[in-house]
Amino acid sequence: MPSLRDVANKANVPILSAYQVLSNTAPVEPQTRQAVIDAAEQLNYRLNVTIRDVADQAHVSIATVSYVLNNTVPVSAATRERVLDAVAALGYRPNITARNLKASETRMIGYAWHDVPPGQMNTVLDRFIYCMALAAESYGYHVLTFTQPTENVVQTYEELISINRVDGFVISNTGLNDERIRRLMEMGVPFAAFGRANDEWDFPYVDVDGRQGIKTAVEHLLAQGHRRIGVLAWPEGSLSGDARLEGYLDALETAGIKPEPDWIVRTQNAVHDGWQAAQRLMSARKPPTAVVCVSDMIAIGAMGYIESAGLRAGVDVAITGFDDLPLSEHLRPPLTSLRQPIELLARQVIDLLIAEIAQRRLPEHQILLAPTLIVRASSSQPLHC
Amino acid sequence: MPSLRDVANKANVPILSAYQVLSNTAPVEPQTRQAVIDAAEQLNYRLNVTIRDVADQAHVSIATVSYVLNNTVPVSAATRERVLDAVAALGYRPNITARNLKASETRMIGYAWHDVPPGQMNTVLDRFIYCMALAAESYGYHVLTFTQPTENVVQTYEELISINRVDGFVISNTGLNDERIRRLMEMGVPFAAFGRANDEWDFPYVDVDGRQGIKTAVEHLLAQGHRRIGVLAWPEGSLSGDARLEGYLDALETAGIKPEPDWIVRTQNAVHDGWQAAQRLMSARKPPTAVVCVSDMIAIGAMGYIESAGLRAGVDVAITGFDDLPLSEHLRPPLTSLRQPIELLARQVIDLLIAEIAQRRLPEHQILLAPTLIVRASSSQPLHC
DNA sequence: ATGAAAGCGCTAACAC
DNA sequence: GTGTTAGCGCTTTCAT
Repeated sequence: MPSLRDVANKANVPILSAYQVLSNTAPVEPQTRQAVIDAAEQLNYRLNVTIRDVADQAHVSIATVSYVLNNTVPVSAATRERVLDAVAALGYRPNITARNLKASETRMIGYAWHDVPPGQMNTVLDRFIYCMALAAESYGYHVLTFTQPTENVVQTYEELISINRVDGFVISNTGLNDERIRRLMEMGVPFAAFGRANDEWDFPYVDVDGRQGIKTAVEHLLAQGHRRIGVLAWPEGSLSGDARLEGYLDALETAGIKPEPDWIVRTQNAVHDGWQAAQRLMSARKPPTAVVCVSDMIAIGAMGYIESAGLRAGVDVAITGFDDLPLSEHLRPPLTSLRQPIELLARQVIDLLIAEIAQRRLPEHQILLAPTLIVRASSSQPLHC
Repeated sequence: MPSLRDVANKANVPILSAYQVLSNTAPVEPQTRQAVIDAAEQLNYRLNVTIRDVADQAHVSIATVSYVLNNTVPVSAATRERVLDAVAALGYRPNITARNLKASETRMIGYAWHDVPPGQMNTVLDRFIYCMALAAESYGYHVLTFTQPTENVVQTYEELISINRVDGFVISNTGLNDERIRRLMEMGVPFAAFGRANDEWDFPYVDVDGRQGIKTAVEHLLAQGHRRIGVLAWPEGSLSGDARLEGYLDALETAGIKPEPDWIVRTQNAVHDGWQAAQRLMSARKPPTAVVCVSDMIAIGAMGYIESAGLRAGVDVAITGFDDLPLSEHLRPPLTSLRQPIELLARQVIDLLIAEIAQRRLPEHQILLAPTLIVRASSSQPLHC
């Protein structure tokens, strides 16, 4: 493979001129220009400045260029300047692939992009990825998003590691005995999770304190005078779902209230599920005056049912959600919800992962962040009797 | 850096045994096991099977291993089998970084993850990325998602190319004279766009035919007997927005209807914008009986206003959206909308890009796909007078 | 049919 | 302080 110098030699012009012609960064005399273009043509050269070109241009060895760029060995001021000038003049950027091969790293973080089930939305994860990419970039890493099939999940992770595509993973949508976590721990592959798993496993994670969040929501409702408070929860068995339900039970117990069995209704996460669940809930023996929902999607459905039943959401029945979807504040009535500190979560999960990759686990590697209760009209009116 | 063979030699065991101990893939006698672990410890070796290990195990040269794996040179059946056995036994996967360095490619596709403005959602792009990653993987490529700052946009793209992080880009959210497109064309960097730009530029893109889509929606409303049809459109100057508005004008003109000036209201894309825009629209001199919206978000807001004004969406006023958000079918009434063929768009944009990277532009490199009208209760009732 | 060896672009030990 | 050189793990001529 020819280098810039070869082209310059063939055209019998300075390296710099060759670069300027090929990169179109500065005007060059037509004659020189043509010579360079011809030479490049004949050599089949496509502009690609390497450390060798910089060394030639600065009249130093490639090692010296490396020293200057990485600040790894003292270099005399004069040489340093010549090198930096050459770097600037040639627009040189070190080839990451070569650097990575040398260092046996990739500076890539894998993140599995789940197939979004129809009927659900991913607004939270959306923003999470953006913030994660931002945080990663501040460390010189990039995020590789790959697709995770429904079966043979771990195999995809193993593959990505064994071909050296990534240095580690961020995983989300964790389950209690998440096989990915088990396997990655076993293989010693660096990772950090958004979400908890089996309590007996020691691995780095960040998570939203759903229990605390729902507890706060219930306390808010109690403060409005509500005593009959129902909950629309997810089916048993999901970590975050169970934690949220615990928050509900916790708050009521603290308040000395024993919830009726039919105040707790389990449901899926789509809007129409929330609708039906609310219908069941409101036909309880002692219908609740307030409904805590484990997601905004469910809350939207519940509000729909409430209104359709001739009741006024926010007046006759208070409602709260979880996630604070962008549209939630624009609903009628605007929905009280719990906002997750996504930016912070993303930042922290990357911090944890970078530490793992560097083989120095942070002392605080299990981070729980409380969501913020955003009170809106769907719940802010004191209970009227 | 020590190799697996070094460890095996030091422990005085076969290479295979060393691998089995280190990878934990098969039980090994305790004594051997300990010897290997000690050797690895002393050499500070972390399991990493290379082509050299496979060659040693199969008693061939590394070249032969490469021949077999890439099917690039005929190899005798016996040798071939020995190599494949060794590959299987050692769980060997070629190191992508090395392969890429050699080939001067990265097999990475860059995709800029836009900062999602608060109050907006990205459900369409969500699924787009997923499908894009899937298509890319089928070609042996991966998607690198990076963040695109609001200023110095092109610089981010230039950087990624010049450090050899990616082989090309998929760009979305294109503008009329999109600077990224201009610059990438100028630099000869492979890319494909989701969205059109300046008609005078010749570059590969896929796009949704928004004009055709809205036209279909209007024709549907006309078929229900509507004659006073309003439109909630985006502010002037966005390519897709203008195309959608054209579809509206087009359909009405074809039907011989001249729209009143106050039937056309411009608005942003959040739910509450739609609400306010609908308010303005319905206070037109001759209020429309049907409203075409350029997005579901706007349509949701519009439905909210309609209902709050004591009218029944789908009965007194027909509404259609665009995007077919997952929640749209669960609204009351379920929202008629235009569904974009996201899977297909993603697949095609990757096809286009892969061709660009291979330097062979496809003959059909400007692809327009029509969205599908999903008719639901928000518009399916014939106009009553 | 197989192997030796050059080299992709870089870093870092080792010489001087 | 600077240059020479040996790899990182792979593909691919070019011999044999």
